Amino acid sequence: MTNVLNNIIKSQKGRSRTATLEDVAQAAGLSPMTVSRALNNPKVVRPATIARVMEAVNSTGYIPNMLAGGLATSRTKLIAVVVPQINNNMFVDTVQAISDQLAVRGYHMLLCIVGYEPEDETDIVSTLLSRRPDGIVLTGIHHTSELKRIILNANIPVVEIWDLTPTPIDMLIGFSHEKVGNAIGEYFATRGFTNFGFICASDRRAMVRKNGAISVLRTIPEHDIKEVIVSRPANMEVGRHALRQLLDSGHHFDAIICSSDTLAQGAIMEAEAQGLRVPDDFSVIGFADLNFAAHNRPAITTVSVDKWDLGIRAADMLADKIEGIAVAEPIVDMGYRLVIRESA
Amino acid sequence: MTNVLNNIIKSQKGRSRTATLEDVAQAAGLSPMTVSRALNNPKVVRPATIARVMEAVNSTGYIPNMLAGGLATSRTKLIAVVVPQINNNMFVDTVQAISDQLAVRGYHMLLCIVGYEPEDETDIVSTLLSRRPDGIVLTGIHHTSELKRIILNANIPVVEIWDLTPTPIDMLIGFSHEKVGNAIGEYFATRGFTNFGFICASDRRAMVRKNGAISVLRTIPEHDIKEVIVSRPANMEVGRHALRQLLDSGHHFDAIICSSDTLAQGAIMEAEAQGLRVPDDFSVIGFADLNFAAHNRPAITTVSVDKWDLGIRAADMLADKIEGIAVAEPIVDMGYRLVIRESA
DNA sequence: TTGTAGGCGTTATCAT
DNA sequence: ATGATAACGCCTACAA
Repeated sequence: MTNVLNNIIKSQKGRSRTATLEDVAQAAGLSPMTVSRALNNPKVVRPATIARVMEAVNSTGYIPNMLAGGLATSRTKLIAVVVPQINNNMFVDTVQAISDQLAVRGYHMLLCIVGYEPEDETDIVSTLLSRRPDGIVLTGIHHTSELKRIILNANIPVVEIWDLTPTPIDMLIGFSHEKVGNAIGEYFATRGFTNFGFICASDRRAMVRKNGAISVLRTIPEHDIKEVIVSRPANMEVGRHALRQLLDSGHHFDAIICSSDTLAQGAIMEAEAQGLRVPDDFSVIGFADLNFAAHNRPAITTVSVDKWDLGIRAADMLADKIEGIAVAEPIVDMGYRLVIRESA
Repeated sequence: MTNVLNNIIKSQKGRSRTATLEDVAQAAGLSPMTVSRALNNPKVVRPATIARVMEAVNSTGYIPNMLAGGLATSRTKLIAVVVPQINNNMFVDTVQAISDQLAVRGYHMLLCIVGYEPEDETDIVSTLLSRRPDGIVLTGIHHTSELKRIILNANIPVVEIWDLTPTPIDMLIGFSHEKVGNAIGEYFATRGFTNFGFICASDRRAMVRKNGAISVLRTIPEHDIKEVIVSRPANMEVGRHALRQLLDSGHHFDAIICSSDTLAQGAIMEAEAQGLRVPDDFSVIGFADLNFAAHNRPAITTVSVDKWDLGIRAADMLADKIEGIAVAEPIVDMGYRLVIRESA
């Protein structure tokens, strides 16, 4: 049984040690190289030999050492994933999708949560690279030139996600935040709205969406625009507070444009707490189509992006490139969908 | 400059290769061992030498290879974290807290999202161990005996989180789901409620909370209890649907007990959609004190656990044990707090 | 304070 | 189909 042989291994050196290929080879009466082949390239090994190896693997409790394997092959089956946050609902679906699909493809995920500062990202990615990941996922397209230099030097596939540019570091899958903003602006502009309140998180992409909307809204004669920029995290409480600020400003609003559904949900809550009705007194629009948006009361009008599919495809793009499979579309625009529900 | 030396490295072998300690040593006119010491144990190296090393590191663009380092030292500065899900709001704070604190302590996080099946967990942890992590975080206390055997054999520190038992694999930080359930039951029992509807996710811990509540509620004379077990994911939509099922059953309810705030929020939404008022027509209680619970309308009565602190402390327990610092409390009961707000 | 030799566990490569 | 040898890049242990 397992324990018997484990004990032998332990007693040889006088203390605990995990089984190695050598141990398995000894148990099977084979060379380490043959065991390695039986495990990694079974089709060149005789079936009977494979059986012997498997038995020895079980009896020794052998677990391969991927540090040694990676060192020898320069392939680690490791993907580093870098995101600014996961507890704001925005990226968590994408991260879980990436994780799931990487697992399907036989990779592990090294997850790093770095916040929104490009300098922090640079330092952290640098240490991440010391794990020699086979590929890396970065959120967004704004990185320090130092970071780009480091990554290029490491010479591994990269996928940037959640934004769009014609000049990614390597591969890219995302959508245009500016166009999302434009679409929101046009929705209101073509419906005769004139007075707008923005509740916008202070991160760069949220700002781009906001400015995209504003650039359209400015074309409306006699428009009025009032902004509240909120510090992260953009949770429901912050949304409620921001709406209060807008209402206290004395402006009148036709529509409140929020940089996320969470803020929108908060704004709606606060409106109703103050005896106002959405969309009767004013409209509210969010972003991201988070899982509660469709089921809120009122259901939240928003811009939807396929966060899950984005993650799946990002993982596949990386795995494909790593494995030498040509990536047909190295730059993917996922697009977005304006989803009109009750709140606007 | 960087590129010059990088090019030298490249041309030596005719193709791209990342700089090694050897390259840095050559550039600095030192031995690899001295470079290694300058980087990892600077206090035993002359300051002038360190300066030379740093210059060479910069000029070569050297990034240490932790595969090689880990192989040599058997320490990887890697922690494997295993959770069932992250996109249900329950674990995401804890995971982010673990990630943050591990970063502070100089560790990277290998994150694995395994679902709720113990067998899947076993296989996945087994492959995870091939990375030779310095420690591992497991969610919950129910694992296959095979898993326990494998982990014990690997001989690394383990922290189980988010549950409580006197007999953890190694260390543990969490809380008693049964007692959480008891507390909920007592809250209603002492207030004269008699008719209960449960909306409960089908995972094991949610069930334990439910049964903990029921065991108390059964002591109420003429109680009536009706359950709906919902399939994952336990999102707002599912909560709405489940409440509809309860109402359609024709039972009358004083209180709806939900296994998460998300389900509770859905139940409240659905109630109001049907013209019912919470808590006037019936009370609703959730679990976890998710970030929206306090700011919902009505604010959601719930049981709060300090998810963030739990993660911080789990990371510290692991790092301490790995680094030979005695862990004063290897079994930590985080407790819970019944937070009475408006919905119940 | 710095350098040398050897080994960590695996796989590529070249035999047999 | 299987085996022997030499890396992979770093660090421990010992030597100078």
